Amino acid sequence: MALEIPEVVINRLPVYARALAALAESGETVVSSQALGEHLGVTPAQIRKDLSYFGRFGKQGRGYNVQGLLRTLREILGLDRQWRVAVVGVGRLGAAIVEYGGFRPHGFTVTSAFDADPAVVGSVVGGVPVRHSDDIEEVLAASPVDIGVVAVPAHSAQGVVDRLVRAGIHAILNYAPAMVHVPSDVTIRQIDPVLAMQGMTYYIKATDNAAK
Amino acid sequence: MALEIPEVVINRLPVYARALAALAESGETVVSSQALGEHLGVTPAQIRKDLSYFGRFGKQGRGYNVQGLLRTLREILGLDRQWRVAVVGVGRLGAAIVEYGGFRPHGFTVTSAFDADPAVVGSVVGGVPVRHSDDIEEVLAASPVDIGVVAVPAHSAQGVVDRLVRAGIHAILNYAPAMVHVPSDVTIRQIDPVLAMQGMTYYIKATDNAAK
DNA sequence: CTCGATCCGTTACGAATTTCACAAAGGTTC
DNA sequence: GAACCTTTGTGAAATTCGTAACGGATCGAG
Repeated sequence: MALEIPEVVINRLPVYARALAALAESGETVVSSQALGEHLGVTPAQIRKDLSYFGRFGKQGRGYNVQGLLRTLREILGLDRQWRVAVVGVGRLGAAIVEYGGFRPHGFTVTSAFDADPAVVGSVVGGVPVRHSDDIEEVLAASPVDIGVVAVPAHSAQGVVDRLVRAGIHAILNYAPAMVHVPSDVTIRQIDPVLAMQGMTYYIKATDNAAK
Repeated sequence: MALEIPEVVINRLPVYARALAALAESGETVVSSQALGEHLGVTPAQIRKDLSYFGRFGKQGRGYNVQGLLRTLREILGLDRQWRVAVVGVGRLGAAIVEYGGFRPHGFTVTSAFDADPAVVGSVVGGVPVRHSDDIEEVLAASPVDIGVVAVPAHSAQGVVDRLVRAGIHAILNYAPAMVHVPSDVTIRQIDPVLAMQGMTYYIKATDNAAK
């Protein structure tokens, strides 16, 4: 009877993992939930609770073994593997994502790129040949990926997402400023700076406005 | 006695506003919570409850006036004003943000840019002169902004954030892959594609892995 | 080896959030 | 204008999530 683990918990694990990696880097060998919690602004109880969903990893009176817990978390999250990523939309943003070197050290490698603009199709961006968006299913059938990244204009987003889903992808990172729908067996995350800013302005309205 | 409004509610309002804008664009004049909810995957009850924190905007038996509700939401969120934005870190990502034209139509204008690299300081990116990060307080004192965007390496993020806070900024959008701390009167939002992806891999682990 | 200090794992509690359900109200039809 | 359908706003119920508290380990000092 595998207990259903809340999504909020899953989303905190990568944060813990990152903090542990930093601690390991600086030579720390053990850390308490107290210390870890202070380091990243959550309560010690929450860390212990979150980890308890998966097992018992700490030693009472001592804390957690940094290397050990890090390894465990990476295993739980599947960060101990290589993940193949397809990027759809190779405009300004999409190209930056494909060429960004920050994903690879974390195990995410962009292995294919797509665009709907014939002027771009056929070119090579960041070492990855750009194929036409119409061929997503075909290309990914021959060379599957695990994660789809959507960086197309808002009005094309749903179509692209549908195509990625039909191609068998179960995880999508959407940069397009559009709410897209996916089947329940597909995980989707939204990255939307405009929404993020619009959610902050409510709180600074009260404060002095910098603009004259 | 102004009732405290949950942050989750505030964060949904921009989503509603965007959907309403789309409806207005396509000529719709009224919309029910039912229809709006289907359109963006939330329950009608949630929409009604969220809106009820601020007043009564609908007509029973009919729904909400699209234009009217849109205007109201924009007012609540403060989207009816212009917001000045400072971008710190004009590397690959930072430059893309400064030059990105998608913020301005939403009322966010980048009015200053900073970087720590002397080779970049003095140049002009997207029409904005780049000043040295050490001068943040000085520059923003003369020409205040409302929102700070942080696009620097992880190890510099906290320092930059501290400086923005000292400069009187109350809203920060952080692209750096680092958990940063701010006083309670400062709102911060994290944009972190790596964390987003790492939170998804948990769910696709079970599924067939595309990689051989 | 004992004492005291530390800290995990877990259970119980409380707070926050979402969903439900329904009275009241607007609109439409005939 | 009466009957019927639709849809809001809202208290109450249900669910989810976070925090507090504590028994039981572990360690170090003396």
